[in-house]
Amino acid sequence: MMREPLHPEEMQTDGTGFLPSLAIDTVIFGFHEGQLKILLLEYTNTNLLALPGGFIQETENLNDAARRVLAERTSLQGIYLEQFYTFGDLDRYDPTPLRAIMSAHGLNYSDHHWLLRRFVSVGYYALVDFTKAIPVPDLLADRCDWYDLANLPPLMQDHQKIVQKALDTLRLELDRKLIGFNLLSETFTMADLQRLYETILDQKLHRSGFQRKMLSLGILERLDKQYSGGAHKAPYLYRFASDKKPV
Amino acid sequence: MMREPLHPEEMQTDGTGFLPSLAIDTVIFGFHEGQLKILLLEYTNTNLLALPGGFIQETENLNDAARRVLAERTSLQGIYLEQFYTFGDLDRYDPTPLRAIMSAHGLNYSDHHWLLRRFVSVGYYALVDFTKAIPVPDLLADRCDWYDLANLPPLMQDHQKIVQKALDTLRLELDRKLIGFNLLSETFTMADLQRLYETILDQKLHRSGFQRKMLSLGILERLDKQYSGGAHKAPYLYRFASDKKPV
DNA sequence: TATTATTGTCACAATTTGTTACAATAATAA
DNA sequence: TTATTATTGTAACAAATTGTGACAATAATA
Repeated sequence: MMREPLHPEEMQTDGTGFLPSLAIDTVIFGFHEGQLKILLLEYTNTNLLALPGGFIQETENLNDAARRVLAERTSLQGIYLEQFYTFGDLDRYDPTPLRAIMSAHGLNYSDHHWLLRRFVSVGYYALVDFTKAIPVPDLLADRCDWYDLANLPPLMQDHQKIVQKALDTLRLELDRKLIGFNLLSETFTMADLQRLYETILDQKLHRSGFQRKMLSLGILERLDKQYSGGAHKAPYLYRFASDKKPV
Repeated sequence: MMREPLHPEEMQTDGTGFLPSLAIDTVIFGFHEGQLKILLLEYTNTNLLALPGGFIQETENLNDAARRVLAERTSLQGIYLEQFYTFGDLDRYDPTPLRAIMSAHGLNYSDHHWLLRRFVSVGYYALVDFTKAIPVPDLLADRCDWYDLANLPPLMQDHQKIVQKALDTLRLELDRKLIGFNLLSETFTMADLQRLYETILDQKLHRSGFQRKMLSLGILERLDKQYSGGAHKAPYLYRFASDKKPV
């Protein structure tokens, strides 16, 4: 399995300084206009879309490597990040797409290039405030953009499977880990929060029960009202009160 | 991070045939006489206890490698096995204990021996029927035995941390994945099952509510009564009805 | 000032969970 | 044979949680 981002310095060395055989893939979730989105890279002169990824430096903790990859891709620090599964099937190993990417950049490589060997990849998912994350393509990629999770294009290798597993994990941990709040901006209305939950779970929730449940968590701080200009009662804004976060 | 089991063929080669930098550790749970137990290896001429582990062959799926390690250690096939976390901290890397093990076997090694490099380890937990698993020490270990989880001796490296994370995962998934049944023998009484749940969760449960909940799952098949010789009503035996298992 | 859409909250029902109670019943003792 | 003992299966009720609908409050607009 080959990996992204393919920094030129990685491609032109023999892999020295990085742990061999091991990579990281990150599924970076955002939420905008009622849609769950993830960050994907598109490589120059190929039609290949891939998850942002990278390698682990020999002097770096695994989780720190994931944090570094995330920061390089979103320009954000201190983001919610969770390891969720490690993918190590043999059928991940298909050097074809990576050869295409390397060729497209006019890079020399032999069939024994370290990037063309089999890789096991540790999957992480991240939750970011869509309005604050600034996607940054790496040097081999044309673009780094948000894509609707509900309407994903074909992805490189087993990345579709990785995304699905990330989403499954997200749903399972939605209540247990207060995931929702990491995908919204600093302040939000109860309706915002409910729309997010409904999108993640892909099911309608009852407004009354949802509000009662969220308030009963005791982690929301009520702020001023939000006068949206609509012909209706103005909703309160809320903020996630980290000091009230349960242990 | 060094790994177990250390098959001689692994120690005397240059690591060819295995994925470098990557290892597997398995936390094998059993339940006997009201105690949760795990399998540990004790190495010859050292006082080191370690989790059963191994490496991934280049031609082998990651999960299959875990399955192979488990089979080699317990002589059991088709065991419940779940990947739960991948451990990649730098402070795992401490070649001292492995040097001791290699020395104890009179093996030659240089400081650049592949086993002395840093390893990232994928953690799996397994649930086995204590009465059927036959622990098998590998060729470098003196013994492979069950130890009470509640009273573990010091373990090699970060294996204590791995065990704790496995137990945390076990508790979280106890209801969701019907874990309990994999730790009991083919048939069991409701009291057996409750004792297991109480041990895993480390808390008392109400007998009546527990029975109602288990029966409501619709996955238990009631068999004959068990005449235990005690001066009291005989309990029914139950069996896990796999055909009734929910999707 | 009436209308409209949405919000915050209450009220009640339905369901689930917590707890107690009690009859049934193996084995043993009287 | 019969009483005693410990444990079991289940019913009964209470408490807590969740599901659902209703309604007054209220910004903006007509």
